[in-house]
Amino acid sequence: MKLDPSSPADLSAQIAKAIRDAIVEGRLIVDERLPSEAELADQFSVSRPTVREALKRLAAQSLIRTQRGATGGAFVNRLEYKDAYPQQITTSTLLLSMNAVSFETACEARYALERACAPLSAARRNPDHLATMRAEIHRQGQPGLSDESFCDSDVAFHRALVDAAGNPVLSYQLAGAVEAMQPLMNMITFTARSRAEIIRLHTAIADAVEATDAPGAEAALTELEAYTQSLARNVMANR
Amino acid sequence: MKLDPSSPADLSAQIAKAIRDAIVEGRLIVDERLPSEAELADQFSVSRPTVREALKRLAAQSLIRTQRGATGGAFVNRLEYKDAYPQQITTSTLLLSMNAVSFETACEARYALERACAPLSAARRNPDHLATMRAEIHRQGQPGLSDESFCDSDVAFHRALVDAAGNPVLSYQLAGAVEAMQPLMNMITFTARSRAEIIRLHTAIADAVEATDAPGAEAALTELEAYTQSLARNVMANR
DNA sequence: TGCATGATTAATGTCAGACAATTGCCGCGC
DNA sequence: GCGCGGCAATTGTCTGACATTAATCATGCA
Repeated sequence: MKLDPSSPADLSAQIAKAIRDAIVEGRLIVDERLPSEAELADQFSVSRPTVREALKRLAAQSLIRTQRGATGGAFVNRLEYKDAYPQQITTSTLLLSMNAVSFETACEARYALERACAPLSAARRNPDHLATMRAEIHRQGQPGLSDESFCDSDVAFHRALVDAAGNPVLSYQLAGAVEAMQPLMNMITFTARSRAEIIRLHTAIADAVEATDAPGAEAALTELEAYTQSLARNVMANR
Repeated sequence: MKLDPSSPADLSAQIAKAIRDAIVEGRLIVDERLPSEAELADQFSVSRPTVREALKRLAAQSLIRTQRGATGGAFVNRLEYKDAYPQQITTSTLLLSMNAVSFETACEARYALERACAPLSAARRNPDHLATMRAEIHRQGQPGLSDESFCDSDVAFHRALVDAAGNPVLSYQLAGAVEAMQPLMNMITFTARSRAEIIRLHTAIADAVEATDAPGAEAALTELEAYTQSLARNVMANR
């Protein structure tokens, strides 16, 4: 692993890239221990703080973990879904909020992805998923529920739907889309009178999934998307 | 923004989290300049190297950018798709390679997502997208094409299909799925005799999209998925 | 002998201070 | 009025030191 002295990039960025490439290409394997900070500093001919900045960059991406103590050091981290989720959600949230992505575009993407899961969910859903979906629908129908809790429940319902597909890759991808849209969704669900209709459509989705009726689930999702989009248009128009 | 002295986490991680939260919650807006490293060190009552480690963490996520010089400093970065793509691809690649995600699971997720784009692509494709798809199909048919180039062309074809949906959020999500699967796909496309069939199915997809035939495009994608899965099973069986 | 306990050691975490490099700005001189 | 050089602010890097953590090993006592 070498650095390019003529590169305009920071040394710490170059070092981070070198190590990251080694991980991605498999030259460093999971749980392997990197050389100590002092040794890395020697190898790259830089000071220890520079090496540390590089390691922090990698830690921010969950590519390594560090451990103090005698047998400590930096280890190549097994990147798991639970580590990648928060990153994915933060990134998706900022992409939406900073790039003036219209509600329409975000909503369209979200429901397109969710419809992609529906046939798999209908085929593979197990009692746990169905129970979660029914429980969230019931929660959504309770009178005193705050708007915030309603939104949380909405997210939980859709996550259960996605998880029912039994494909962790899909769950990971959808988590970003669904959770990142939450702030945007809040905006429109404050029109509380929409709850009954949303609950009706959630019930239709759950019924279809329970009946392993893939087209029915897709149709209900399409209807929910159309309803959501119409609500959003109303909110926009009333400004 | 305060720190928790009793927290077991590193100071630099806590500082990074505090600033990251401020950005996500909108308390720091795009292009706003953060205080200088010395000022941040004062505010958080830590040393400058510690502040720098925190800033590097944020820089690794493209949340801030830094500039040297008199009017320099750290600025809240507008997170754009082009910055988020590489992260997304690296993360997806490692998630697949480190978690023993089966080819079947990854392939299923990928084609489910791609089918989600198909109706939109069929509705909105413009001549540029069609031209790109046709050009890549033509390239795939050339006799001397290396396996690597064939795979590149394959990715380009599918990206054009996804981009034709005209939804940047979908394009972003799919980029990770498609590009991360590339190494896995390579494994099976080395059975070169599969090219004719793949080209046939690509042509079917392009025809359907050109004819704004959404069900046709979905059907062709389903067929392509089935064919890909069968190839993978053969490769596995021959070991 | 066996076990608890403290010393050792190796590593990361944090600090202080310094210097180098970069870049915008201001004032000076022409 | 304009160019140019110095100034100041800021990040980038280095050095050296000390604090903290945790495994290991030696020691001493039961």
